[in-house]
Amino acid sequence: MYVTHAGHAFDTSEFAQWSERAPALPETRLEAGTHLFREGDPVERIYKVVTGVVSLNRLLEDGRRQIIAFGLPGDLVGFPSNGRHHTDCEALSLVRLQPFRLSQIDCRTGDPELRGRFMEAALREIAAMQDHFMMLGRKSAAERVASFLLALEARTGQDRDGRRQVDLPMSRADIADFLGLTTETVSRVLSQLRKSRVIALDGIHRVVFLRGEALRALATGNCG
Amino acid sequence: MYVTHAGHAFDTSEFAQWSERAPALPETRLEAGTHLFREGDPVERIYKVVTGVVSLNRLLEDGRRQIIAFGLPGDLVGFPSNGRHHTDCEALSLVRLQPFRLSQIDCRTGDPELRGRFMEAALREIAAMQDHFMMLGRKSAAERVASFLLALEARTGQDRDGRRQVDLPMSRADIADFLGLTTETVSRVLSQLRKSRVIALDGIHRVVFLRGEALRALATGNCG
DNA sequence: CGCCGAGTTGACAATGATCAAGACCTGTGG
DNA sequence: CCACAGGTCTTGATCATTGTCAACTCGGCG
Repeated sequence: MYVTHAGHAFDTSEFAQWSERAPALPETRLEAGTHLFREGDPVERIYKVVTGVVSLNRLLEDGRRQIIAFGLPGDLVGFPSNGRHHTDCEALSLVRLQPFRLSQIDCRTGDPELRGRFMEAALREIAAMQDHFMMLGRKSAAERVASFLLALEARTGQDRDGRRQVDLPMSRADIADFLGLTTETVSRVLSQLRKSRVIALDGIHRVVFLRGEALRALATGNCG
Repeated sequence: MYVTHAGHAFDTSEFAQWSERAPALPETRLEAGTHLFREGDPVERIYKVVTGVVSLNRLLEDGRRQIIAFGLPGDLVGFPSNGRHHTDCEALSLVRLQPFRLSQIDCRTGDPELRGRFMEAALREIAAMQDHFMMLGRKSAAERVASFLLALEARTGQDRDGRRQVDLPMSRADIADFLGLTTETVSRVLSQLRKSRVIALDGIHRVVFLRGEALRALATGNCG
């Protein structure tokens, strides 16, 4: 998942059929905190997230971390480049994954339908990343957090008591490393949103949307 | 071009053969300042930059701009997503481009060799963008500018008088919008690098590398 | 009940943005 | 060829946002 511009969100349902066409590989399960692959590993499988959440990370030598993307159910992770993984992939919760053999999507040998879907997924990935650049390069802390909450809501939001709400399966540090901020700043923005009654926090890992339109205004800079 | 981590730079020479295999479409020429396509346009062609430089831009309603990437000779621009362009593409100089029909790379109908190369190009694009995230999210202004100069040098650097040098075909504002900074900050960092004899400026659009290792240290944060 | 890590909050510092002025190119027309 | 005009670039002063450091709270778990 990236923070994509409204209107560019893409339906991910088409991945649903993937498993029907492929000679099924057994589902992979991963405990929270364990790694699916690491930067530099040769790519043997790519994975569709079925349930749970993973993060794609890159590290600098001095410890600075950037989370490239969160892998939510429906997302494809493990795009190879020159046959290698280019990020670490870590489970943030118990995760179920549907693996695919690289040969199934190979440009020459693979199933034409499957590799068509793979190509489309790669192109959608590029478009989503392009949106995300705008956020990292040009948006304020408040805009980033608001945009993030809305992006998560669009993907995994639920209705409860007539209100939209969303689970934050990741830590504040993960959110910060995804948005290019610090945990303190993320925490402060969330507190401020809570104090101004835009959201409510139902425990640490659940956000209830009280005034979605205010959040949308904040996310796009039309706040004041 | 993105600011990619050293060791993840990819050879772009394989695009060189593209034009040999395809029933050639006539080369496209573009004046500096003109647009090749705009966000939302239906994608009819994708282009390989032959000479010159283009920028891929996204705009926010309030005028904030992010340059997603620079298209240097050898780069492919115009990756479609849902059949649409997802960025504006603007020529920064006189540009020559080799167009390809979408049908040539289509997953079903296209030339297998060509679509294989296209797939690889898309996957390399993803990997390069992942590197770039680290820069926008986690690097300081000086680190960004240093990394940018090195990335450009790796792609278009030349030797002269026993020194590496590189042309900056874009304005300071373009560099700023690419790195997520302001023109003032870019200018200040360049001035500081000049004062500390790490680089020399030969006119506004040419940088001479005096101490490449110092630049490399700066770019990776191993400076002090 | 108490411990420990995660999260929050506050005070302060620093990086980079903003605002403003001046220098420097570049192209144009005399 | 020179003078001028307009934009781009640089530099300085100041300000704002966000990072840093530290203390404290909360919540889950033994």
